[in-house]
Amino acid sequence: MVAGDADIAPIAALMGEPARAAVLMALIDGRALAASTLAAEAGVAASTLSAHLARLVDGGLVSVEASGRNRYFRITRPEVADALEALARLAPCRPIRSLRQGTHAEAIRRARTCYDHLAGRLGVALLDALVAGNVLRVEEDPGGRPDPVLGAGRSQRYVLTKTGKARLGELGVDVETTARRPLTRYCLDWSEQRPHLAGALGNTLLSRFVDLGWVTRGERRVVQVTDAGRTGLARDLGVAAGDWA
Amino acid sequence: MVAGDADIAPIAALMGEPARAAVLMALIDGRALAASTLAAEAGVAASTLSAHLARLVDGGLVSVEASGRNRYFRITRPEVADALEALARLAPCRPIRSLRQGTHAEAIRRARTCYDHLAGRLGVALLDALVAGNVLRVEEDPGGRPDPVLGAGRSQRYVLTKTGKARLGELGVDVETTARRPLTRYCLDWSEQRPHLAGALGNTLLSRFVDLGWVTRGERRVVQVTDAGRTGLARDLGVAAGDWA
DNA sequence: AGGATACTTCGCTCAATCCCGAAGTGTGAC
DNA sequence: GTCACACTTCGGGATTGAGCGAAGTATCCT
Repeated sequence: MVAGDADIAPIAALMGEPARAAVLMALIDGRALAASTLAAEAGVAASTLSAHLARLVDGGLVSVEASGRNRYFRITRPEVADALEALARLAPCRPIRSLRQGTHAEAIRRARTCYDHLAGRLGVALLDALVAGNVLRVEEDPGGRPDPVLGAGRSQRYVLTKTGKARLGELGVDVETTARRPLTRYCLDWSEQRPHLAGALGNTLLSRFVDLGWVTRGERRVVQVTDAGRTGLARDLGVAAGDWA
Repeated sequence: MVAGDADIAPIAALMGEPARAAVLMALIDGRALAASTLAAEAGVAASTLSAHLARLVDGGLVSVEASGRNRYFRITRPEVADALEALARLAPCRPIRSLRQGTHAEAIRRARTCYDHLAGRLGVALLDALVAGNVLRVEEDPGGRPDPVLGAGRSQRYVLTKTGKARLGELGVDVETTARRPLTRYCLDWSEQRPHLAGALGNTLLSRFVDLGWVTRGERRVVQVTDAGRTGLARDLGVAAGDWA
């Protein structure tokens, strides 16, 4: 390899180990997670993961923040998430080894949670419906630099419209509650390769849907849409019929 | 890790071995290179590289084309180059071990090819000049989802203007020739961290510059700007003076 | 045909590192 | 103070795979 060329091997090697890859993918949405959570996610012993995390930190991909007896790890900068996304776009989805995994793989593509909001075909259809129904307006962000936290708020912005605020109010969604997080943000859906709604509003909507009994959260991030949800989503939010329920 | 998540580990592992990374970086400009060339590039025995290449092909990152007793390898699709660039943006540049490497490192930052178009300070200056000279117009792309091809065509678009078409025509660049690829596309420059022009137009311009004797392609992706190129680029395209020649 | 070249396959060695459990360190809870 | 908990460090076992050269196959040249 040519000197002066960027040396991608060490970085790629960090991402190329299953446990570390699992950690990074778990952190890709910008959350800070504790070591023990990550160990469970990666399916390895705490001691093993500790070594992996040390290497990720050493490699500059992940940073630590100590809080009491916990240590919270997060991805250091958006370029890391970019690279992970670029790899994910390249990666085949993991092979299906059992019928159960097969139905799970299908289910998770249909509707799942991503961090604290909806994703999969349902998540994408929801965002489409909110835009089509003038609840959200798409704006280009002239500042255009990749945004640090929460996945992929790139140079596009979704803004809640006045009518949108009213419509959501009718649905019992109080838009004012949240202050610290950006209200709207999008997140590139790995299975659909299209954006879905993230941010505080994505979170609030998911909670509200659960409260309304429109969706129920299953195992491993899978989400089921109920009959009430099917009709409610179509009637109140105009979510187009599709293979998301 | 949850089944159904994209499994980036195997792909990243393919890129995470120094010899394979060297091969991929050598192929990142889209050329097809023979196995022996790549072995020299990577600095390993032919037999070793053969195994590496087999794995890259098996992993879908690289494709082979047999031609006589040679086998030519190339990167299968632009998404692979995308991922490599995303990793390169993350990677520290490798330490410089010799004067020769030092000058090369400088040269490659100054002007190089990336895939099939110009990059480095020259590539960035060129795109700036095309925009400043109203050859290309920047548009925000409302369709806004990240675009698969050639680097990072995010939600920004470069559109060829009418005057630009005329200007390029005077330069002997036939803009109509290309149909299958998007005409303009940008690619984030890993050394400059700013976009340079990719896409069919980027390719056509590079070819034309070579035909005009404005630039010559050196070894290892380095590009030299000739005296004619210096004056021509400034006069005909308004490329601002800078440390790119 | 005979030899050179390009590449792959095979057999082997050796180093890296992945993994775990046990023990150690520091913090929070009672 | 004492226990529980979160995490790291250490020691040792097992696996992986990167490396080379030699031999094998296919192609090109003369």
